[in-house]
Amino acid sequence: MVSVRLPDGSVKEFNRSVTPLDVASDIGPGLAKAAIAAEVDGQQVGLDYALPDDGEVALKLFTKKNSEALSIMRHSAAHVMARAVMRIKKGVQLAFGPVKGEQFYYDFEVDEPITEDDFPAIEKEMKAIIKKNEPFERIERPRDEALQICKDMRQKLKVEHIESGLADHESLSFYQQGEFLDLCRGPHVPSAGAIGAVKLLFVAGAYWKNDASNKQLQRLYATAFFDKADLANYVERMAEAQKRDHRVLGRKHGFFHIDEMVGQGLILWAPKGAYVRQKLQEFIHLHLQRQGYDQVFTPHIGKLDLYKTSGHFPYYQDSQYPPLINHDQLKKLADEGCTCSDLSNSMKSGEIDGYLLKPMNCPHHIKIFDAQQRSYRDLPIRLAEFGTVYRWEQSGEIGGLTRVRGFTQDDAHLFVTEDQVADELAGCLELVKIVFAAVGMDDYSVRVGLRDPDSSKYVGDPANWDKAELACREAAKTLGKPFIEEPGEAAFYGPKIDFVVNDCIGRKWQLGTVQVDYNLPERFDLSYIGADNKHHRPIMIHRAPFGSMERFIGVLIEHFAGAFPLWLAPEQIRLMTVSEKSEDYGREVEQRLKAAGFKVHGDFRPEKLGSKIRDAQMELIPYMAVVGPRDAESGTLSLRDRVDGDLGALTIDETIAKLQKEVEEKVVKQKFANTGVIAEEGETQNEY
RNA sequence: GCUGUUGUAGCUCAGUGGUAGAGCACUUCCUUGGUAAGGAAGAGGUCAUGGGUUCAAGUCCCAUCAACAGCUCCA
Repeated sequence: MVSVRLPDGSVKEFNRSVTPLDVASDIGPGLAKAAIAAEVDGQQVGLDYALPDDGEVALKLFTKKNSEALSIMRHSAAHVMARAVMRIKKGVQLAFGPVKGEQFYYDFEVDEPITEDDFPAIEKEMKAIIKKNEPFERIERPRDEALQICKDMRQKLKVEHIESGLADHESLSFYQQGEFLDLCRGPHVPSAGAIGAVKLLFVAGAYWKNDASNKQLQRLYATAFFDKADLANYVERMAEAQKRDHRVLGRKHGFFHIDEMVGQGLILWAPKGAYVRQKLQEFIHLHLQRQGYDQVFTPHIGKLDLYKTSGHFPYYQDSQYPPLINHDQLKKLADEGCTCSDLSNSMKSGEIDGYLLKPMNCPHHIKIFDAQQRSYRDLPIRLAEFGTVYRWEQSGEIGGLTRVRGFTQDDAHLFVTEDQVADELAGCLELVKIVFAAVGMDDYSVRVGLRDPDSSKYVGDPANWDKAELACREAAKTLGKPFIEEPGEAAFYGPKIDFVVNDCIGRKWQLGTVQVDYNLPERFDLSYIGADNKHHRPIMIHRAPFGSMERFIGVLIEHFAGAFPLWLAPEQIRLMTVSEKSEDYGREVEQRLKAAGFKVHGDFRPEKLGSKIRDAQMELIPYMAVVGPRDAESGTLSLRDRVDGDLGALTIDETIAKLQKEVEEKVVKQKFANTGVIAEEGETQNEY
């Protein structure tokens, strides 16, 4: 006898072998019809799963209302998609087909590439399969037999996967749907009819087992919903999300420009974007002063030797612009008969001395620290600079402000004693929190990047790494926010605490970062004189609360959907006249607002007021100051809030006081409805 | 870097191998008005770049550059 415990606490007992479907039927025919899948003792199963004959199990039945059912259905839709593709394309080799966030995909190896032109045919075939409503049948086989089945089907990727990835599985399962049989862990919906509306999205390349050294497969992305209306809603949400894309808004509002002739990933800051950046820099500068930082400036280039010592050149050469060589050196090489390939080789091996566009600011700051003898009494030394760095990012990665080839870090390096590490880390984290709070971004996540024990890309003594990692972990705990630890995410010189946010289409970006480094001080042989009159090695903390100004502002544009709060808005007040009759008074008011420190622009065009207001609304100006004959008479202006509308007449002084207070308090007026784009979650890998 | 898609006016986009188009923005003129679009006229183009096919190419083919999406990478 088996006791089945349901989520409401009730227990049903059965004297026979039952499946989740049987239990559902026992509860009611409506539920049996609505059930999609189930969960038994925390494990997702199909409705035909055989429950144990005795003992007690916890059973949850999923219907369309459960989000679990939605992912299970999408996974089934992936099978239907693969089945449709196999009917249309010859020689299709199946790889994996998991669910990822709101989407699902299937990776194929095909003789003839799938293109978007194939979408209508594939979708049509999928709809036909769904309409036919054939069941998904689970078939379990011992490993040997399963292997043979895949060999017989000539599915070489599945064969490879069974032989390597699934070597320790004794029994494997398949799901069959008509002529389509796929190795799969499941579970699936009972039959294809449960799949509602499907839509193919795009085709992309993806490497077999996510390894770039493996062959590239074709990945077909799609989404599915139980309901047509939900699909329409999804399409709408994606379109909405695109409207707040910083690249779209950046062009529309003139925040920045990227010019082909200047170069890929090189940002030209237009006045409006530059203003926002300036305001942010002023803001953090104030906090740097409070926390005892010293400002420094360093050049954009440095000799190769510097980066050989730091390790940047040997470890990240591929992501750097090649070294700059001087004319004499180049001529000498030419006279010696150096060929292009010789030149390339000697540059790579670092034999030719040149200058590197700096990929990071730390070596320069280290040299400032090292320029004089330091006492323990001087520590901590905190050197800050908005330092611009250049990295040769792969062309396919570059885009907008979030991934660029030249960017400015709000960088600083702290040189501290062992005893000071914890306090200084706390100060750095505090700064990051201040930054996020100032702009009302609270949906960030924290990631502690640790070294990957299997990799050779890290420098230094493992004992130092252990100390640094412990310090990061302890510091992260003080944030009072859950954080994840990710091996392999550390810098080559030390572990770090990263602050990660999502962009408007759900991609994750690292903004602020705080890193603990025992290694660069060693590589540069840094020291300070301790109280014992002996040399001691300082520890470095690298930190950038914004991360990169480019990326931060890119994300910030999306966060505010282009509508900056008053303290950051590049145009704070649009002054407009009701008609040209009030122009003189308008200019007087404009001057007074400007004198009070506001960014004001006067709109004196011979347009109707409604039209001027509309323009200002569209340009997302926080406040409009309307002046007409009545205002000229009473010495007032009519203030209009972009969000709240007409606020009525105020004197100029009242206006200035009100807006200054709003700037002071850094008020964020509008909360934007989340676009509802679901950030990418880890994919559910049902294909074992 | 890889796979796929896309490059037409400042922006968003139409355009069937046969004379280059629209809306918005811009300029000028008319309108002088009180809280989200007043009216008219005008200007604006080497159809990304370079080759090729063709009597004829924005349109078809190839290459390059760039953008977008996804991989891979990201100190």
